[in-house]
Amino acid sequence: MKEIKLTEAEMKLMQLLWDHHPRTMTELHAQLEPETHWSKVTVCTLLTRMQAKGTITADESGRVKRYSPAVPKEAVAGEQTDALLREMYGGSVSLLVSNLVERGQVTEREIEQMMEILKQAQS
Amino acid sequence: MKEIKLTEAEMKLMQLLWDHHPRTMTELHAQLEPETHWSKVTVCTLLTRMQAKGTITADESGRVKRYSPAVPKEAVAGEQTDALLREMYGGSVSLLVSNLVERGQVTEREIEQMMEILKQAQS
DNA sequence: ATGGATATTCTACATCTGTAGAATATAGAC
DNA sequence: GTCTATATTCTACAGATGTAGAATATCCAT
Repeated sequence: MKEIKLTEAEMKLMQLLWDHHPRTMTELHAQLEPETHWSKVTVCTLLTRMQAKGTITADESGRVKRYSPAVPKEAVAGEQTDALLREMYGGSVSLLVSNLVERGQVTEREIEQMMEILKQAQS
Repeated sequence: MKEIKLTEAEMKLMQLLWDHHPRTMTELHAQLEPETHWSKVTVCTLLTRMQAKGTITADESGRVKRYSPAVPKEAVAGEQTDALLREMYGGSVSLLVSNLVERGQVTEREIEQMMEILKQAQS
């Protein structure tokens, strides 16, 4: 249960891998290039480091390596959500929600969905 | 409207300053020492760097410097919340909430409070 | 003015992050 | 078997971050 902490660059790679995997360096590079302008070597380096850290795994059996996430997105989402809640909202989800609502970040539709979820959750 | 990004060490300092300010290096050091074991000099260095970055301000008129946050907690909370929502939940608050509920991170009391908030928000 | 206590600055250094060139390995084309 | 295209590794380097010793400045008591 080691702390999973991703840097900004790593997060970009992870997002792609979570979205769909396994993927090769070349595929990842192609996706990222327009936005990041990273060279292929840069992508390679990042992938190697991430593999070393255990964030992703690589299938090295074929002609080229194929990478996959070593940790599910939900796990990272959960950790980050808990941390945000703890650090910024004193652990209160309702406070988080109320802040979002106040800042107009929540649509009518989202509100309805949340109420549905909460109703279900009520024992 | 520059991006506010705090490192882990900076976050610890900011939390104390948000909680109550202005505060001196010595006061901050006293609060943090038990947890971090940082030396006074380390705290000084961090504060100086944060001031340089514009994260905090310092009242230098007196015998010792007195530091205060240069950015309100709410602003940082908002930015981080939006980022989390975007990166981890595809922008959907209800998905975030449903994940928390599923993982049993939300008390009965919190559920009621949220419903109250949402009801209010419904136009 | 002198000395001692404390605060602040300078300097330093290891590690992590972002970024990539140069060197090398490898598979497929001929 | 040799060549070529492409993938991977090695090496490198600048800037950010965590951490702090040494040097210095400052204020108070005497």
